[in-house]
Amino acid sequence: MARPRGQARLSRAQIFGAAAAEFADCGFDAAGVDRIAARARVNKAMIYYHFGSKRGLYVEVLRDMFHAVGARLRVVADGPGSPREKVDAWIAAVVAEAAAHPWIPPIMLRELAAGAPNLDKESVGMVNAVLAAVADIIKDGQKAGVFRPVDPLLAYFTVMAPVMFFFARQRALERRLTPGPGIAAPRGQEVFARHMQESAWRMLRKD
Amino acid sequence: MARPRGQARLSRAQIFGAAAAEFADCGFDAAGVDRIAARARVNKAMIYYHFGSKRGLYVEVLRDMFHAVGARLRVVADGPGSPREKVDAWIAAVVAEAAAHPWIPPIMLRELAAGAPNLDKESVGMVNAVLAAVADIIKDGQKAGVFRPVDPLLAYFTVMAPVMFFFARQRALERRLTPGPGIAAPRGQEVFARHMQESAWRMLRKD
DNA sequence: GTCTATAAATAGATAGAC
DNA sequence: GTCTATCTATTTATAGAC
Repeated sequence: MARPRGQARLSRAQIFGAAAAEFADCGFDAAGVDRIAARARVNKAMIYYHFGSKRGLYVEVLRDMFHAVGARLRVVADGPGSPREKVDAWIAAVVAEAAAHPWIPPIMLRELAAGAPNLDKESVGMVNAVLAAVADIIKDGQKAGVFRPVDPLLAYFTVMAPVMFFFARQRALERRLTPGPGIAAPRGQEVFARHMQESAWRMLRKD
Repeated sequence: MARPRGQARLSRAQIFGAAAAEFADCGFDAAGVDRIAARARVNKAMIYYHFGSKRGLYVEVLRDMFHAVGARLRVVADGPGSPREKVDAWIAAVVAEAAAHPWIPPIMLRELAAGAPNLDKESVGMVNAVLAAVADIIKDGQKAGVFRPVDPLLAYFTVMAPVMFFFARQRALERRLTPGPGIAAPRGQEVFARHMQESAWRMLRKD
């Protein structure tokens, strides 16, 4: 794609950020181009000028999301470290990505719920890259004799899903929904990350 | 609520089923009352006659969903069995519920993504009942000295989230999204259920 | 209880001035 | 690149005949 400069670049970035927030809050169908324009403090026509359509804008947000996660996990999979260290790094990477880009968990949950009707071919490739990186981490541990036989896709779900749930709920808590009596709220993402690292290790290790 | 008979009861049931499917496919905001009426093969005005509004219809679907899960888990929590058996029964119950009511996973994912803006007070109570049942199962195992100290809410997420992911993806697969090369698709919900039972046991047990 | 017809608001998208 | 004005389609919801 062309590399815009100056004002154009600023407008694009503003629109992208506003769109990510709106899509996270409402989902693709219910998101409003008018509201995205208002959030970005930009004229609505600018969205069509820069991105062509509502769907074009959404596809850009999806690609950015999968690319960010996939690139980070590829580094972990190809890097050094024991199986346990790689699992810890895998979870730390996903948690850090979700914390840094708060629109990711809601959008992933909604895409999954809808059956991913908006994924173009390039995005599907990026999703598969994420899966492949996780599969590599698990196969490494299995070859090293440290991990038991576990379906990589099931292991991926077992880790990814709670992370998305946790951060989506964090977001929701800032609006409503109070925990019931006797149920303590988690004390933050560090505690959660350690819980997931320990759980994943226990799921994968032999014995 | 009043207990309708004959044709009225039939219409209500048809609308309820059609609404559950439409809300699962599109989410609340994007769901169409016209489409619900078409799916139910019922005149659109009947929806307003029976349920008052689109939101009224949605709230009924939510209540039915949380009530079904909550009641089932309460039976497990109060019933007999070792800690391990109760964990297995907990997961079997959630899996069975998701399989029997395929609209539940998409709707839960979307509600979480949206921050549950449609939950009325009664539904919030039902959600807390689900959490409380799971917390009871875990506390039982801890009192028996079999489970290590784990935050019940985190444990709940760690189990519930993958189940919702798995069934939402099953639904999505029936439309598009093929797995990447070298990544085997899970062989069915029985395999998945056993994987989750083993993972939950490993997460909770002492040692 | 069930239908038709329609009101009233809002959506995505575009044309054209500047 | 940015703006105003507007077109067209669709939305939730209701009024009123039967």
